[in-house]
Amino acid sequence: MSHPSGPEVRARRTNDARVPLSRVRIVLEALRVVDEEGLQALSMRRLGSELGVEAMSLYRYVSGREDLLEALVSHLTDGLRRTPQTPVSAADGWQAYIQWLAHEVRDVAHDHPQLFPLVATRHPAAPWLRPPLRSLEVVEDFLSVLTDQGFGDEAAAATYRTFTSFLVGHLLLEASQMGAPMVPDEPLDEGDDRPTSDVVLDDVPTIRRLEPFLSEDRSDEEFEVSLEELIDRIERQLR
Amino acid sequence: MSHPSGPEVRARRTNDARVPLSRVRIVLEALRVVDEEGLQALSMRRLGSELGVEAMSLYRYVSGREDLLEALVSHLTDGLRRTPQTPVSAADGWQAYIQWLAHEVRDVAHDHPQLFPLVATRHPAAPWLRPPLRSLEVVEDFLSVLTDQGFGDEAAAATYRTFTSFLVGHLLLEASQMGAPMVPDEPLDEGDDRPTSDVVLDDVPTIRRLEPFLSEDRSDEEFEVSLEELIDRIERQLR
DNA sequence: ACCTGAACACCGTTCAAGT
DNA sequence: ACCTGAACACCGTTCAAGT
Repeated sequence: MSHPSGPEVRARRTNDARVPLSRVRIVLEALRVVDEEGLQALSMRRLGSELGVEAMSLYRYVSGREDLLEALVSHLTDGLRRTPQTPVSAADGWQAYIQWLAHEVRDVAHDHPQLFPLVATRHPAAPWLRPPLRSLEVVEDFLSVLTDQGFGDEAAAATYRTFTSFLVGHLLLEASQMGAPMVPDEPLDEGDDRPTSDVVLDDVPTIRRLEPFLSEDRSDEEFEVSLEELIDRIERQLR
Repeated sequence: MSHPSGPEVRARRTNDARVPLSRVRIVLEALRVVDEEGLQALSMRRLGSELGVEAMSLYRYVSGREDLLEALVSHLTDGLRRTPQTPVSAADGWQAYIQWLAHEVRDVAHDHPQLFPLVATRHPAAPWLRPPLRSLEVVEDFLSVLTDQGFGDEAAAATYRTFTSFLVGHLLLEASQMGAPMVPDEPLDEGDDRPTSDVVLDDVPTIRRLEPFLSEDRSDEEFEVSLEELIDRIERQLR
């Protein structure tokens, strides 16, 4: 054995003075905890113990919990930009670019539903940009693709608004339905399913009758149809 | 003087054995705190002190923080139903009903942006209902208005999905922009506006040039146009 | 019946101190 | 340079005890 064994029971993990702490190591571990157990499970103390370190050590690399969340969001949106920057040939037009970007962002929302609401947060450097996409580079790409394809400045800005309203709104909804409490207080698992309020399904006959239809998950179709619809709307406005 | 004066400095407020605690009094006070200072300001201890009582007293009326939030959501959605139930004459058709309901729910979102995300939470009695509106009575009304106006069961369910996806998505977005952190960790006031990341506005010339257009708030128009667009879509699908 | 004190197991964050 | 112990001011929740 190459290392002396410590006491049988240990906290959670010990650093063993192996890999030194770093901002990226902290971000990656935090991302893992949030994706697996939700935002509310991410505490400085828990994250420290997960990294084999006391919570106070984290403050060397991150100025606080808020800064940590900021770093998580940047990590996600940086990933967006690392994918090919001209994913579609110019000949495909802005429609193809919008389709590509919409699905790219949707993938992020689906991979990290707990974190996605933070992407809808205003950017510190451009708080007037609404709705925010939390990555200025992505927004810059969007706007320059449009203006390169002949959009006027005002039309490009209007299209940005229309597109991001649609996209962020839709994804916020999808994220909230993917078990993301959207607020930290919801219990993740409430196996206990007895109705708590006094209104039960007996008082709502139509809901009851339509249950088979209502319970179908159609979010994929809804997204695709709405996106096509949106592109049509933008095309109409151009003329 | 009718009451003996206590010590000069007191906690925050004292009950003075006046109005007894009750569920509604707790809900109303909690609503006030959340609307004024955000969800993160609502703690059992804070709420207790606001009511002149120790936090533990609240547990007589509310089973915990989770139950309290549940009560807040019910309070909001009950308000929806207390407005006239047939706000538009049947002759106006489902289009008028949808317009009315959309604006009704939007008012709730605007009055309580901090709480609105909880409305997008699945209903305990009908977790399969997606997207949720958090009031089964409102959903029942919606579906019966549609079926009364000649929609088939499947078409009514599809329209429910399309409509609530649009509505909740849009309002989740608007609420997140109304200073609702959408997650409890955002600071409410960051007067400190120096850019934190290394990317500044210099690297994004198009954003910079379009700033005057991009910073316009067009959420009202965006909402109205999208809603009309949606109604058109539903009409088309009916044929 | 209604409220509270004390306690437990958690938080984020600071700072002087250890290695 | 990097990590930690101890401390502070908070949490939610429980339960036996007070009135």
